[in-house]
Amino acid sequence: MEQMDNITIFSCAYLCCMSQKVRVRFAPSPTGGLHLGGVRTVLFNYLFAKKHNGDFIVRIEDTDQSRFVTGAEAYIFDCLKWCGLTPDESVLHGGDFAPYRQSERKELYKQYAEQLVKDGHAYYAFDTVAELDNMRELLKTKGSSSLQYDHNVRMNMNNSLRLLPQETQQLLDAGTPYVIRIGIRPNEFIPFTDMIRGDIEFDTNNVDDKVLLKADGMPTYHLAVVVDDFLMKITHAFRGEEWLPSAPVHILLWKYLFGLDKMPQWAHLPLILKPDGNGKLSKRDGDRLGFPVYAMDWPDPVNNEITKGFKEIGFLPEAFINLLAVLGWNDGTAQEIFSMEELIEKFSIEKVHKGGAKFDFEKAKWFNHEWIQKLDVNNYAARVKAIFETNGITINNNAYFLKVMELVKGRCTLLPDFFTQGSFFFEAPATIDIDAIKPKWDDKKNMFFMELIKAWQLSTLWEATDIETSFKELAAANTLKTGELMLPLRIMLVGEKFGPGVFEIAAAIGKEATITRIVHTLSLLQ
RNA sequence: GCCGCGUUGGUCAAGAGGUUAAGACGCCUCCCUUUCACGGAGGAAUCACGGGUUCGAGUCCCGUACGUGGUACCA
Repeated sequence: MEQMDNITIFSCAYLCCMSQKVRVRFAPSPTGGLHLGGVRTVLFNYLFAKKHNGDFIVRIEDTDQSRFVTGAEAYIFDCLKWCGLTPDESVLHGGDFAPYRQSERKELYKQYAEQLVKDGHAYYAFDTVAELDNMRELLKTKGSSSLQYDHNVRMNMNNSLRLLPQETQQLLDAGTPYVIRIGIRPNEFIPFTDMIRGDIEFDTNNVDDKVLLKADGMPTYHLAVVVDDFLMKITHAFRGEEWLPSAPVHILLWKYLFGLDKMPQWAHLPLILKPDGNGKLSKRDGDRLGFPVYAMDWPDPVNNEITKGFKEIGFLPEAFINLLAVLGWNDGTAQEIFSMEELIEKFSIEKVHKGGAKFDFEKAKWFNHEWIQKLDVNNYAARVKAIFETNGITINNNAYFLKVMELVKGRCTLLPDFFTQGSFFFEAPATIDIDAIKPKWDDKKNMFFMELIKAWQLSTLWEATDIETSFKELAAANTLKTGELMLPLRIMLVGEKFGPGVFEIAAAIGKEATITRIVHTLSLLQ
């Protein structure tokens, strides 16, 4: 009964915000490749928006000029495109709330920061980097439990709280570099409800006076995210769990600037962790363990090093989206394979986990294998064809190519597997595993294959069943066991012990190629 | 250190006080396949620990441990 009530109350709070159009945003910083976790954040934003017929906005948070990386922004949009996550509004897609790049909104933030100072919620701070270092050093030697710039230390610092108004004005007039810091009042509790974690409460005694406006006039994330979420009418804010500790700052900012009733509902997503060891999954783990962490290849513009992406190693976007969706979420049933449409229909924020999940590349590959089977080969034939071409095989006969794909797709996990599993359909194997034949090879078998060549040269029928029949009849006539002959035949056609049914292969590559390959191997056996 | 968040097999996970504690990946065995896969049938393996509350706890409460995040004029 009590639970029912909670659910009811929760749903009401939920619906109140629903009365306006749902608007969510993904707010990446253009600092490098797009990480798995980043894509999942986009995905959850997107699914939530689409489920509620809302808008999905992409806002570029490029307020840290020192970390700006050329090409990173375009790359992010390329990744979104590949994933099929199309924004409704963005730098690229336009929209009524432009500009969507924070660097172009610079002037906007300053007035809000000034307003906060005027209202007594923020103050100017003139401390230099060295002074801040000294402060922390001092706190450390004093054995203080916190090294933060907060109510305990701010009256010892060089800021407008301690300075006389005219002193502050003098510094300002003299063009002294300054930042604006939020003034957190001690002994208050900031409660809020997270859509995933439920009720959370922070004690302001543990919250520091975060910088809102930097000396270069740019806002920090804290100010920018609040101002833009308000201006862009964001209703639900999804972000990684790493933001949870700074949530009280944002809530206070909302309270001071726009009112808590306008604040979006927060959802702090669990982290994606390293498969082994501990910690957040990083690009380095991918390099170390041999799997990608980025959605697409990221060529570092500084050192030209390419970090591998899921796309390039042969993932299907459908599989990539699928595996990300179920990393930290499930619909409560045993279903694991979901299309984007199903995800939109079934996604629910309440079913997102609280705890982080270790990334498992083996499972990730399984999703790709499943999607290769599920999708019509036409969906990815062009990509596979490109793989063949970079490996020196040009495809002229598309129908034949599709047929081969169909024949081998069951044994493919990543797209390049089509090449390793299917190249012999297009050209004779470069090497023949002779050692797999030799031990049991004898004159009788040799004779059999000579006769086989003659028989097949004369035959007019070349379907897999015809080939099998004639093969078996000839084997019987020579009192040989079919089983002892099929492996040699396979090696002759494929080069190794793998692939679809050997008679299907013979049928596919054609009579001439089949005979040529047998002759070639026979010559090697001499 | 301090603060926050978390913790069901090796991994992802279902689980809303009463279940033989689902399912998936991976691993092992067998079947199918005269190859390799797919597929099918089995198997090993789990509620971090300690206290409560309750007739009954994986589920609720407290503590501990462990993990993780934050503690920047980075996001």
